[in-house]
Amino acid sequence: MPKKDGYKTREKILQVAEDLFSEFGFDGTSIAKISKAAGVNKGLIYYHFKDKKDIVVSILQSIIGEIDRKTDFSKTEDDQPDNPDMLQDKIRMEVEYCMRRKRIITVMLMESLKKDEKADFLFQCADLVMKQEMDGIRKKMSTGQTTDPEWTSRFRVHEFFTGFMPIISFVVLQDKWCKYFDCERDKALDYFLDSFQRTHLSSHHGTD
Amino acid sequence: MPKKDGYKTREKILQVAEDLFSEFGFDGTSIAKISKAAGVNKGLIYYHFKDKKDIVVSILQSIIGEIDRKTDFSKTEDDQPDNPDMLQDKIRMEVEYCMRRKRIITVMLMESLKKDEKADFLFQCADLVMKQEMDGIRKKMSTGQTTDPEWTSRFRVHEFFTGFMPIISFVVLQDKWCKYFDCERDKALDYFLDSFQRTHLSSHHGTD
Amino acid sequence: MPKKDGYKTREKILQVAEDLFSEFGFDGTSIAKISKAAGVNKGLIYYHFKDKKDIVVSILQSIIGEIDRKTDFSKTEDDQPDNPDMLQDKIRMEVEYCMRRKRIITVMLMESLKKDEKADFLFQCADLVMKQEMDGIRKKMSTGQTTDPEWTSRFRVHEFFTGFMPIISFVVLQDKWCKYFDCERDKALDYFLDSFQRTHLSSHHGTD
Amino acid sequence: MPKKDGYKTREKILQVAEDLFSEFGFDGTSIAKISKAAGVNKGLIYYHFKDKKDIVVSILQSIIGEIDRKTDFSKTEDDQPDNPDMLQDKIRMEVEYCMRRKRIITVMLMESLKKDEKADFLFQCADLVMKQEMDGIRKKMSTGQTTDPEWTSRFRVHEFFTGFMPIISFVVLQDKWCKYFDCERDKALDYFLDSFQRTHLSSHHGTD
DNA sequence: AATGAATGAGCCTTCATTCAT
DNA sequence: CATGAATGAAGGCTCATTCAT
Repeated sequence: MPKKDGYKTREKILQVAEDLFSEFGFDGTSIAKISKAAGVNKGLIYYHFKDKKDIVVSILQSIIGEIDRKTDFSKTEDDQPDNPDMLQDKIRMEVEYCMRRKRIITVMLMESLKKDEKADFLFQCADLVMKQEMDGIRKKMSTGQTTDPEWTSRFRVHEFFTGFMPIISFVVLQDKWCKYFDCERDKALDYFLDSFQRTHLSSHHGTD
Repeated sequence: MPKKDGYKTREKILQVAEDLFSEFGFDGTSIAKISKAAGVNKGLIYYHFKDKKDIVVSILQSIIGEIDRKTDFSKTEDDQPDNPDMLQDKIRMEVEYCMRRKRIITVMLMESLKKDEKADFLFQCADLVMKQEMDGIRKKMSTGQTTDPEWTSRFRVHEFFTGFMPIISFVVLQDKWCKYFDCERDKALDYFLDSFQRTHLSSHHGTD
Repeated sequence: MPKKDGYKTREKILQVAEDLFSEFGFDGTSIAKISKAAGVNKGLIYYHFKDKKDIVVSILQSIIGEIDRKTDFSKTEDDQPDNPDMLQDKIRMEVEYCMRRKRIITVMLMESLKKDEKADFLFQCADLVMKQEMDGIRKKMSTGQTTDPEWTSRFRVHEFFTGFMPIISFVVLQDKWCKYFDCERDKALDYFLDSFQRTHLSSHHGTD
Repeated sequence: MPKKDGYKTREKILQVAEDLFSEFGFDGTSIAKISKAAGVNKGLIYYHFKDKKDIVVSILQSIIGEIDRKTDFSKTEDDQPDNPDMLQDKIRMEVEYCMRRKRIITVMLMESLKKDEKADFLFQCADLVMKQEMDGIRKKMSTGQTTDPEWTSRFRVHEFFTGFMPIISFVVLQDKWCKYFDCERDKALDYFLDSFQRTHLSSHHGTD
């Protein structure tokens, strides 16, 4: 199938690479595997990407960009949910978004665990999300407290490890969890949202 | 090089492999690297282990055994903490234990993210811990509720995703987190324990 | 990128290729490297040249042509130097010419060392030069000696290995020589010309 | 053919690599070619050598060592030839030695032409030979002249470009030369030795 | 219990070359 | 003339694994 679009080829490669990386990890996925799955010539991959790492970086940058656009957009609106019901709806939507981007998030988490990785995409991602959260809070509180570096640091730890990571973990492990503990996917989601509500979200009322 | 006793060699290999796996991942760590770092002959590794996977399984099984012994021991005691202070102390000790076993936990999490892994050590591990928790609760509540499969399922989701995973995440990512967000290790730990108290632990009061 | 005239493109490619071949050798220089350095599209190179070998052949043929024209020209004149001073001046000019064409000569020598090369440009080149020399001698000697095949053979060996090759070697290795033995370029040239005078040139007096 | 000597394997690899490098050049010789010609597994080459360059360096170092031993040995003796006949015999022997090591010398010359090469084996080699020559001269002259840096520099240029290089060139190009100019090998050698005598060697009488 | 040598498959990457546009 | 996309072979090198000693 010669002389195709070029842009489409690149997209196809990224798409199957995302799949394979999330299944087998970066090191566990060979260029040969990718080229075969994408139905393109192995050498062609090096026409579109500098090297193997360039592929994973392209993938991860794309979600950074996506989140950046999403959070930027929200900032302009004033739709910070006030009551618990709206908050829970918002969380459900965010979890659902993450589930749609599950594969890429898996890659992101996998890579963030390695020591030598320069690309801290997981943290970059979380940083964007947390900045948006902080903006929302600042609008409501209007005290100087939110500019205190210690408060910021404390807030970040709180959001990341008891908010962000539980969601990431759930999205990434849900399938395997349900298989291992013999639980239906939908129920697991409901239970998780309920737990998240009772833990992370309820803690926000104290913070606000 | 002289005829040492094989037990020490085996231990040395496991210890070195744990380090390397946690740094570079399973696929990113070669037998040659391990043999060099352990100062033993490459062929000798195959005397002590069936294959490469056998090494990582041995490593992960060792922590399963360790946790099994720990939780078994606790079961005999009746030291389930009743008041918040005792509970927080208990958590701090558990986090500190996890930090000591950080490297092996990293390996465990890394491997659990892959799709094709048969050995779900992360879940096995969590299962042991959660069983102990459930035993403690059953002793106090003595209602039939705790044998209800739905309650069990709900409890598991709650414990795993809002209790177990935040701790695992913190332990595994702390160093990189502190570097990225420019935060001192000790402070991050204090903030985390505080957040964990206000989220997961406080939710238990409702459950009890 | 706009429609330039193809002649300039061709020249640019040859010029850049000459540089790269002389630095990294034929095998060490890729078409991609050449196209990048020349600022032209990789495919375009195949519009101007049949294949990679065609490039090097074009380069080497150009110097053959150049020397052919030079020696042809000299033949018409009767300026064969008679006295040592004029001879040395002539040699200095020839060495200086070779130094200007240093890069292409390097390529020529490199390729001539390989066994499988069909195109022996080095010998073609030497042949042209030696023919001119022989013509000059024949004019002066006017004996039948110079048509004797053994005399010709002996003459060729003499000219090539103690005349031609020292000059080629000097031109091609001068830079690296000066670096390794910590010697100034100008002095090295003077010493070489002096040596050449005392060896190869002085031998001619006996021959004449 | 498993479980051989190890040392013998290494030697076999070096030997066929020397052949192939001298025929096709370093870049023109693939590891696959070497492994096939040596009858050993491709991967095994990397057990014995760090990388491809390590092979060529090993080859070239071996001749450096050889020459070092040869020249060291001669130093102790006082066999510097005094009369022309002895001198010519000595040269003939040296040329014959070079012809036996022709292949390795071809590799050496090929590599010395590249720009980026760190390994100046050709110069190292020449340096050893020239030091011996200088020692011989010093013994005879016993004047301070030989310690003058300019004299040394001049001597080096002379020896290298009108003595060393003609021999190297002859040895390396003899076969191709004879083919191109239709000349018998033996005659070419005789002619060359005669020319060398009349050029480089006769110049030494003036120097002494 | 331990070693060094050997294997073959597979790795990432680059190559010269082609061709539709 | 000129380009970008595509191909298939080959490049150097590392891998997990085996086995005679």
